[in-house]
Amino acid sequence: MQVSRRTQADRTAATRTALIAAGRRLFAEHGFAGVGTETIVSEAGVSRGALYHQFGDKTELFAAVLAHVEGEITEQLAAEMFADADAAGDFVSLMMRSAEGWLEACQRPDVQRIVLLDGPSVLGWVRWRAICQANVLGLIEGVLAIGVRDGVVLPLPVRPLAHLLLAVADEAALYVGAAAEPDAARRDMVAIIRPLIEAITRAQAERLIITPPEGG
Amino acid sequence: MQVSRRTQADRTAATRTALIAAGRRLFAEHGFAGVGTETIVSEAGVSRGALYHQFGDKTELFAAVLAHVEGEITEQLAAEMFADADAAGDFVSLMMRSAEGWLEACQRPDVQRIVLLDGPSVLGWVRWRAICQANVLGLIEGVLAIGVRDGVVLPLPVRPLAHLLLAVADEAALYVGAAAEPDAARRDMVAIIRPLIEAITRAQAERLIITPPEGG
DNA sequence: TAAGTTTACATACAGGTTGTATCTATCTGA
DNA sequence: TCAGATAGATACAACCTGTATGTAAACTTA
Repeated sequence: MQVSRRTQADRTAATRTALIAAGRRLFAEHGFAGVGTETIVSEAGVSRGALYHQFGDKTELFAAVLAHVEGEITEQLAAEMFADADAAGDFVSLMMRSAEGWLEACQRPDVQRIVLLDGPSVLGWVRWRAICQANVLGLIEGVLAIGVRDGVVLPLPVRPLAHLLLAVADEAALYVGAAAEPDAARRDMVAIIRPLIEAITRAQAERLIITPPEGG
Repeated sequence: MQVSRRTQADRTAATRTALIAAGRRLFAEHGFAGVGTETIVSEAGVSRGALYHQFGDKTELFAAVLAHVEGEITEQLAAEMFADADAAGDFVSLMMRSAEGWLEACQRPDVQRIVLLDGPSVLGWVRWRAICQANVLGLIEGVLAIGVRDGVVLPLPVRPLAHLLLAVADEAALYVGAAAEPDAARRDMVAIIRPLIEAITRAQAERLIITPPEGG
């Protein structure tokens, strides 16, 4: 057996990693349509041939970049969400924490541009949401499913519900990102998101039932 | 004074109208990036020179198309909303009617592709929402402002609130549009949107206060 | 280990696209 | 009627994507 300096898998991994990193930086800065493949491979230190060998075309590279970014955030978000104690206990807090985590993650320009702006247009809504489904959308749906099972959440179809909640968080992120006063915009958004989340839980109704308001 | 066959304003109007109509059809079918200016001007029956003279570049034509589509829907939506009687009376019904109207309008492929998918990517979020603000987003914000003034809606900042509600409707429209069973998906979405709208009104809380639940 | 096969990568090319520059035609106002 | 302004047409240059072809490296099998 002869000594190989680099295995094929290593070469592939190195090339893909470099291209995804370069694509992430450049797609984030100039948008998908605003950067050419020559620029990407140049920054990645490979040739255009390598890109087309590994990804087939520019769109597939973009999809890989998007999946990478989504995966990164989802991992981090899941860690934050389940860091301290009981999830099912305070459902609203859990959801608010995840919403605020997503909001914060989406302040990074690369996330906004790649995930929220170009994603749907470049990949089409179906494929875009499929990648989300495998990541943050799936995370939300899972939490909601548990909530419904435990009776904490109203018995609504969880997948559509997850879509709408994530859409709310996405818009909030873009709104805050474009706001002249991000901190104020963020507070406004959080103040609105809370009642929306409470609306799909039974906590509020129960609280009102258990504690009849003034002089009931 | 000599007899002019066509005035300059007429020529301009005819060219712009033809280009917007062709752009609308082609952008809807192939997406902004999927159609060349040559195809557009060919379908419009003008030359590329006319396009660049009237709109400056391809992006500006797209912006004009988007504004046109938005305006059309908004007009129609406003007519539907305020067709029968008192708006402030049943706020939730009004909002639900507008949401369902938007949902239906967004089932047309040109609306989905141009307004919801390509809009943000091509024009950027700020400009995209600015066009929405002059149309459907403004309509919603206006209704919400009246609701807050009259005490029907919780005292939340209306602009961010309008953004989040429209984002919900947008996602619902895309979800329904991509669903294998659109009717079922639509029912699911409507079933979720209702409690979300009720959440920002005082109707539910008041109802619970006024009518204590079973054996309170 | 040596030959053959597959995989990874590099280069050159063809087709198509955008935006501009230049030129012509039409309209407007004096 | 005529000069200026506006609308539109054509030609061109730069660019970009995807493919086809060629080369080097790694893997397989005998």
